[in-house]
Amino acid sequence: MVRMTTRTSRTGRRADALSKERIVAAAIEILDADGESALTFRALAARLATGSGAIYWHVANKGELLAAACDDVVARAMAPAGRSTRPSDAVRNAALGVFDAIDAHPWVGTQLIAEPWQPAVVDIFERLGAPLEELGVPASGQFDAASALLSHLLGLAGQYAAGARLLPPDADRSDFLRDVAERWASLDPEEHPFVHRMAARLPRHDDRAQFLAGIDLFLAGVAGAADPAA
Amino acid sequence: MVRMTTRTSRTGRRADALSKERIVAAAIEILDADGESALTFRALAARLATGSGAIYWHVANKGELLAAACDDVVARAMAPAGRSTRPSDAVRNAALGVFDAIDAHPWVGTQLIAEPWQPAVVDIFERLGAPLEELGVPASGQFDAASALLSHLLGLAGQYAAGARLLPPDADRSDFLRDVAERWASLDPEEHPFVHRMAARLPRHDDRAQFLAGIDLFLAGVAGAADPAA
DNA sequence: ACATGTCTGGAACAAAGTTCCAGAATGGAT
DNA sequence: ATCCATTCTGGAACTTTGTTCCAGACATGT
Repeated sequence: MVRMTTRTSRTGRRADALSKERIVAAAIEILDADGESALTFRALAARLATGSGAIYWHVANKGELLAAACDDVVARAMAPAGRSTRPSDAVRNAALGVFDAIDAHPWVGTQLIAEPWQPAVVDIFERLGAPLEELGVPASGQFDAASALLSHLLGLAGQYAAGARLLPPDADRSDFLRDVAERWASLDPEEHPFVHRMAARLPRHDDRAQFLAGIDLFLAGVAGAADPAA
Repeated sequence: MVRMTTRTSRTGRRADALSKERIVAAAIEILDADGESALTFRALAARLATGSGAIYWHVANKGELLAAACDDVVARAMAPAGRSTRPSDAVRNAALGVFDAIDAHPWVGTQLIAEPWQPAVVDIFERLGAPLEELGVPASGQFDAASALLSHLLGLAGQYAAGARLLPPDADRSDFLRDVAERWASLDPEEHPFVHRMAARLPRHDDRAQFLAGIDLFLAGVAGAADPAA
């Protein structure tokens, strides 16, 4: 009787045996410590004290590895969400949960937008969309509203990841903001009046608060569409 | 007297001379015809009948090349926007202009989110934010509102680009949507009630209309914040 | 013991970005 | 007209990375 399954996690194997879980965990450590560009199969093999071929026995390719790492982080971020709150808070909590996860692991942002059909994104979509019913959004508008929320979230995720890619290790974020503000301020006020004006506000802005403000704008719009007479 | 500048575009040079413009134009052709993965310096050199070294004399690296190509497309997309319309229509027009550009050139989406500090994004930010003043959004909220609009746009851009990366050449988009709908429908209705419900709506949805609906949700929220008493 | 299927480690390959450099092309100075 | 410095070109070569291949170690059932 031949066991054809690949994933047999049999009982007695040496303790330091490779497994998809251990590989994903090591990948997350590398990504968090040294950024996206540091995750190579060679670095991973070195950290696991093995060869790249051994890794490929457990993981099909780099995309699958990244997706698994991303799922892992997102699943953890989604877990602690009480169902007891108001629906608008449910949306806020879900969004902030993902925001905080991306803040802690910027590479998740890259992965989320790189492959929007992966399970993690579907989960996020669910969490953002489910409360809309209770908010009184008509069925016909729920898809549009949830998609807009998701796009907002993914867009921010992408920008965050891009920022992390630019700033080598961690670096002082306020220095970076000051640089951008200077560049904005030096733009021609005739051609870019708005950006020129916003330059003054950039240095003391709070990413998280700004993100939440965006969510609230959405929710305000949704509420208006839900009961235009109220 | 030595001319130190690099960019002297002198008058008499042979007609088929390389230039950043010609290189960018060729890059756009390749990107549009065969997708992001087809743009390599070797392919570019082959199309321009030269070597990769010659290209590097005009362009610092691949990032700069992509940014230039992206700027080119975005600049064209922004051009035809009358200032005569209502401010809310100005926002819609700017957003739809970028949407249509991304629809025609999905690789622009990748580039926009990959480097959100590039000029093209600043331009978009300007066009999205400038009308907010006329909409009566208080100065303190304009930054938040414009950022939210930008994130929404970039998020959608990323998803569009991801879709184009997945579907090899052009392929029938409705086939793809049907596949995704099936996968959504096969999810556990207990765990993913919302996504499960949305599966039915997915096949006959319109990307552009959905994007515009998102913008309108935002504008509705912005209007509410602008004059909560009206 | 032996055979079979599972798993490992590292060599080897292919593709892509980038660097290097020898030399052609060009325009000004003598 | 000749020479020279500079600009520009073409392609070879280097480096890194994802991926494939494969020889063999390990464990298990007969």
